[in-house]
Amino acid sequence: MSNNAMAARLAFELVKTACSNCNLRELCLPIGIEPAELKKLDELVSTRRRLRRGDFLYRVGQGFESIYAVRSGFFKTDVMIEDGRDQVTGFQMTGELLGLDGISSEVHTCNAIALEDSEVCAIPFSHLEGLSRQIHTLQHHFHKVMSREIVRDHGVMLLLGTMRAEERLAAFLLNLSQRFKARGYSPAEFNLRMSRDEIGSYLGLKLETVSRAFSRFQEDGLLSVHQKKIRILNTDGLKTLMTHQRG
Amino acid sequence: MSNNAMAARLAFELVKTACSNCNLRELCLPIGIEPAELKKLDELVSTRRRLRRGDFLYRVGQGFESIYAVRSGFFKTDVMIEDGRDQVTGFQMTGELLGLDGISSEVHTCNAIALEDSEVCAIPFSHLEGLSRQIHTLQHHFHKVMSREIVRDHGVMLLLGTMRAEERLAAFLLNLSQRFKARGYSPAEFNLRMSRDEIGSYLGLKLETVSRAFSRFQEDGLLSVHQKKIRILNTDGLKTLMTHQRG
DNA sequence: CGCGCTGTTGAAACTTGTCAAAGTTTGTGG
DNA sequence: CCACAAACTTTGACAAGTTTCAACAGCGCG
Repeated sequence: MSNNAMAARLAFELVKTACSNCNLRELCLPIGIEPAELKKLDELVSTRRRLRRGDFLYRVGQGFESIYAVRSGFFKTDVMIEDGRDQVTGFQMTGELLGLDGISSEVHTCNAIALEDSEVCAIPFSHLEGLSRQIHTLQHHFHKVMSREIVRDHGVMLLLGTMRAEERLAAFLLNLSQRFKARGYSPAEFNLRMSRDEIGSYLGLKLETVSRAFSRFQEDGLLSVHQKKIRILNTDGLKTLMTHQRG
Repeated sequence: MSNNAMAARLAFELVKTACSNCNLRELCLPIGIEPAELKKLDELVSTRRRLRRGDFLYRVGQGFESIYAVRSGFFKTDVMIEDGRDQVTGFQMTGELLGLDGISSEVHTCNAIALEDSEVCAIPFSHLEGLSRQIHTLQHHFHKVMSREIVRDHGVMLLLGTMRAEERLAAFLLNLSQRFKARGYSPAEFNLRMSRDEIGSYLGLKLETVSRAFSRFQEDGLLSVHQKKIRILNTDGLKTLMTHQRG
């Protein structure tokens, strides 16, 4: 075997566990793609990358090359303005994509930080564009993913613009619950990976307000809270609280 | 000429004013596309549509078929939750796209309403996907447009999550100013197309708060305000106000 | 075992929302 | 073209919700 061939073989070994036999493919990009096309998709993922808790996946200003699919772990993204104010724009879990913000200007516009030890698949964007010119389903699915992100952002805008503190936290918990459920975990009991401060930043609240809302929910029997361990005791109560308040 | 040929000829006449000689192409999708490819693009725009002030371009729940480019006029988009609360998610002006939210679920997730008499180009989405498989630049540009929308939404989230009322209004006015400027209009003097209530909804404030902020800006010599007619007297003042307040 | 970080709780201050009234502009129909 | 109604805006006073500041508790790590 020539050196080149060996390198190629090696590269193949490295990625051969990619999409086609990844147990996440129902959540990630390959959704709904034909088995035959799935093979092509394997070329797509160039590298895996492991991150420790606290590591940056990418930073504001860094050149954009790839989008990332979370294979395991938990991330947050945040943005900043000059004066130092910042805000968490999202929390990403298994199967969700990171980096879509970088496409517009070829530079990342937010930071992505691992909230626990995590692993991601790096998908070189030019490669993804190339492949989606060949595979309609992939193209369409990618467009849907981007659009879903826009719709999600609109939901957050609604939350930030119209809801009060407790409604925001209820909405947040219900959203998390539902995403855990979609991944086969308990929707009623889970561990928060983020601090009160990070929740507050995401919800446009101060950490004290978040803490008070947690206490209130506990008093009202909606939740049991032990530090980051949450158990939802009354889902409907949370839903009612989220919507039915004020006019 | 056969009937068919005549029909084709007629169809061509109807659309021949499309992209290739539209004076907006620097702002709209065709940006950076080769003249040769521009011809293909002309097929893209299936119809123009005129709307009167107050008309809906599309509504929540309506099936998604096309995205729209604003040719002239001014729009708002808004979302609702069950309990009746709603929020304006954006204002769109000439050259900007509408409808990206509909891709994810094949159904529109917000309302798009004309704030003045307007005209849009309808771009059938399946057609756009087809063409962007052929024209790399179009594909890439479209991805950038979607990504830019995500980045914009993050900016709004930052505004809603971290800024106080006057900062929000300052940011809003500076943003409008800059967009008017980009279209060749005066950045210092313009007419608001939306009501105080709509501004408030977008900024997560009550209309009274918006009104008070306007009055305050006027007292401070930053603006002159006569109903919807705004003149910015001190851009730097607005910028300082937007960022430099609180920690 | 103690130090530091994160979270909780309380009281006061501040910002924005709510309610109400009056002024202004726009649109419609006579 | 005027008059009147409807819609929108401004302003004030007060209420409510959230932040700020401060103190303290709990947990985890070295």
